[in-house]
Amino acid sequence: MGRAPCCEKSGLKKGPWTPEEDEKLVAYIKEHGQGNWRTLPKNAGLSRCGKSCRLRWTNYLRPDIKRGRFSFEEEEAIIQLHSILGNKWSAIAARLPGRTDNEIKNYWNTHIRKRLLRMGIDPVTHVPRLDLLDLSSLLKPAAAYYPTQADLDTLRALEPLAGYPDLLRLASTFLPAATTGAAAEQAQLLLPWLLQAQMAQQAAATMAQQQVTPPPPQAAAGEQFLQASTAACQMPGLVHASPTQQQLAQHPQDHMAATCHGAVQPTSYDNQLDYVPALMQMAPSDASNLQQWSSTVSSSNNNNYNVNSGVSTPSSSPAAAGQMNSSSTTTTTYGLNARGDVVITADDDAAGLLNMHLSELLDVSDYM
DNA sequence: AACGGAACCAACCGCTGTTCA
DNA sequence: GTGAACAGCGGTTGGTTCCGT
Repeated sequence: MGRAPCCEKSGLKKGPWTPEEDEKLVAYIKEHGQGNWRTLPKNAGLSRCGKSCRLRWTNYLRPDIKRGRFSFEEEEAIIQLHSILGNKWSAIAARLPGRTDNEIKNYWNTHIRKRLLRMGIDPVTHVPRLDLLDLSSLLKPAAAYYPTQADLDTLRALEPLAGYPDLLRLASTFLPAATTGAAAEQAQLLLPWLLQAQMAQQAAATMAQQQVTPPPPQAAAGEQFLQASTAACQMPGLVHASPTQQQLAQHPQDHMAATCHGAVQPTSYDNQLDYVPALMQMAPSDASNLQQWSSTVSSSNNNNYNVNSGVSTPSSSPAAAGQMNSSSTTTTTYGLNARGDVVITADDDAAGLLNMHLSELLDVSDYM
């Protein structure tokens, strides 16, 4: 025998709450405290379902709710926490005093998500995506209005990549930080390398298909996320503890969110150029630790390549999980070894064919 | 001023894990 | 042990407001 029904399903009021109803609910909870939502509506004289009362209280009437516009620090924390936790709105809300999960969810969907898309950043994976972004926005903002000859050269150099969306994404992780001086020159050097890598990967994928080998076992998406997050957090030079993060770090369960700050998000998002990938923020002295980082390029059967940069990917995101698990033919890792060399590794039967050390082409330390 | 589309957000829906009779 | 209700959560809806034409 189970419990008695909580309430009659019919005859209960739905829709927006009136001030009178709010008053009744607040008065009752002030006197009796919250809890036992089943009997609360009847005792408080409300023609509402207990669930509706609970939602109204927790999302709107609770005295500790902070209303009004989100501050910059709150917005920053939301983006960062979302990059770690995914759509775990309650978990995010627990780290933002006075904000409800519903409010954060609404704010994400109506403000932050759209802005990230405008910036060319996938709001699910937090990875820069050039298919969401105009090529011209890779350049520094002023270039969009007054392009220099170098800017135009960069655009021309990018043109051959137009048919390779994932290489464009990879390029986007390098180019924004390399707008001046030697770094810009090195970025130009990167472009032919990207094309070379693309062709080599296609050749390896073709060979792998001809050998008709089963796809390599894939780690669970959550496991991959934890590994990626851990690796990101272990990278020196990535810790960027703003006051918000220091507050978060007071709670052990927030350790990852706090220490990963620099690896995941910079402090400002008004400009996509501020969204510098973790790699760009590293000091040259950290090069010895680079073996812990890699960018993964996974190829699917239809040759639609996916690039995950060094930023962490939420495990709870179905899209992200799908992206990880959809790889079937060849998984190629774009990484950096202990010397700071760019290394491409295909972890299937063709792996041996595709280990390229690129220190001759590109001095990666200039980007760190 | 009127209209239509976009943006916003409170509230609901449906699912899942937990609690309890 | 069982099953129904509870509590909590994320996704979605629909009413309202804003804004451009």
